[in-house]
Amino acid sequence: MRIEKFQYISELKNYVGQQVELKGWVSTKRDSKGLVFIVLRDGSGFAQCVIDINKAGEAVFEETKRLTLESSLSLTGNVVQDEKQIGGYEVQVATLQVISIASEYPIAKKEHGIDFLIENRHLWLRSKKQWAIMRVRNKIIFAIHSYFQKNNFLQLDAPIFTGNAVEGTTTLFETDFFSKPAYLSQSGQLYGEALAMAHGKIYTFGPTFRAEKSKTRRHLSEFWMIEPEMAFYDLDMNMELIEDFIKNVVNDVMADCKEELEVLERDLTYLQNAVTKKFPRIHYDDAVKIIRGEKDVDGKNSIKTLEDDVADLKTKKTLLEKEITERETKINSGALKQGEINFNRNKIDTIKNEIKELDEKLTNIPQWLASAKKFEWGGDLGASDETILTRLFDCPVMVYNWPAQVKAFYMKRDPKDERYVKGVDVLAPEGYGEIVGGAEREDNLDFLIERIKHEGLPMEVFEWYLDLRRFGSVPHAGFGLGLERIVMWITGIQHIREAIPFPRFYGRLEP
RNA sequence: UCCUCCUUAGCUCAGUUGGUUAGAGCAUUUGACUGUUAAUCAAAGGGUCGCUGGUUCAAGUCCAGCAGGGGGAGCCA
Repeated sequence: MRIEKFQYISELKNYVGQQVELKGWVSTKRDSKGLVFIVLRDGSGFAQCVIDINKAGEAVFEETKRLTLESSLSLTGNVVQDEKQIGGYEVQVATLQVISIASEYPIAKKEHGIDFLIENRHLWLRSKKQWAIMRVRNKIIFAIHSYFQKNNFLQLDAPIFTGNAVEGTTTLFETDFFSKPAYLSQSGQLYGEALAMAHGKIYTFGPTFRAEKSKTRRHLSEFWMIEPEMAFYDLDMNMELIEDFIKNVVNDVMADCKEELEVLERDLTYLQNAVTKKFPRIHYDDAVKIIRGEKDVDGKNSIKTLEDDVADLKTKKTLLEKEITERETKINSGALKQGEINFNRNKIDTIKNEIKELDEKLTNIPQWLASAKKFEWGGDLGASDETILTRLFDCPVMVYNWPAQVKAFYMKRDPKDERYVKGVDVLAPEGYGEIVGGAEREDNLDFLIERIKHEGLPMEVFEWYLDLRRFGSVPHAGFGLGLERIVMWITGIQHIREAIPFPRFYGRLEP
């Protein structure tokens, strides 16, 4: 049922040559003597609306001139096709009604620092790029649900309050649960296993909490995780499912979010590869050799590639520095108009920021290289090791069979070699790193008890979990997908904080 | 917790070896101009230079401590 009597910008294509009524906010505004150009946004999209004093009349024109950025209004007008415009359509305004005049809007077109933007997150969400990211996030969520629903999974949720840590490694948020200490869930995994024993194939989709004081661009204190769990699945089936699942999600986004990806200026090559190419499956031992530079991939050596990257970055930096000098000479020559001087100053500002980014990389990469060269078998891959490894591939890669000592107690040990557990991590390309962690679960009661003891975890809180092995234990497997991580990779953004509407991380509780 | 960088106008930044009344662009306001798409012109308002203490005739600039922030490590999705 259609409730609104007005139209949305996304529907303009159906109304060419006709009158529409739009309601929205002023995104940008440019004045002329007898003309005002407004880019209106209404949530569904952006469209330029032109107020011509000769067509709309003086009263409407005067009203229009009062409008400030982000003022709200409704208008009626005729839709014309105009290839030059965003979205391809323009509205020639006949009548206009101001709903509310906005105060001075803090977010300008000029670049802002991340801290200022996060401080104004409630407003930042209105800008075009953020609008696109949130729409992609929505599509990813929908694609996840539709994939699992189509494949006969049930969505069933795990509790958020829990009595104890699942893995015993990470710091948890402690809360008060009727005078008893309780922790905010860091994973629904164990509950997922119980649900899989009841329903065969299930997935949980909920918030998870980690109290680590992380200050990186890929960590949040509160994030959303999708955790499927399947009875009668082994590691190979798990990996097959993960790959098919990711391919479907990426494919859905590429099909339905063309405009958003364009707004984000996303390079689609790697996303397309993720749909069409088979994900390489790399044994942990091989991953170690590749990271150390002892084994090449398609003739490419990890250490050498990174060293080449450093050289490239240095060249880029010199070029940018040269550009700054050139622009400064131009400005000082006195031959430029005021406007051109401003333009060049702005450019210099942005170039300086780019150089800062390059400098950060240039200080980090040598450290990463040093740690990669002395990487020892048995360790977990650090974020930098993931970057080094994925740098050699052009689609997501799966690293499987991990040393037992670095993985959680519930992972099934490999019967062929007990040093390993049947875990798998999926690493996204382009430096994004781990987006999925999964495993076949330990289904042997005695082994499981032994592992819990070995980790020094309190046995009593796992009694219900052990029941799953006492009453009809079966091979089963599952994985966890970090929603914001995959949003980050698909949209190509540099900060996980932009991948969620209101990010929560160390030091940030508002807005 | 550790390493590293940063904190000057509403925003993004400059401020030279310490030296009179602290600068620019954007944004805002006023006026002129203009089918515009981050490059028109002119003028105006706007700052106890993160906080505390020290060195000095003199501190935005040097030193120490504290606070806040960016990036990275660890931990992980």
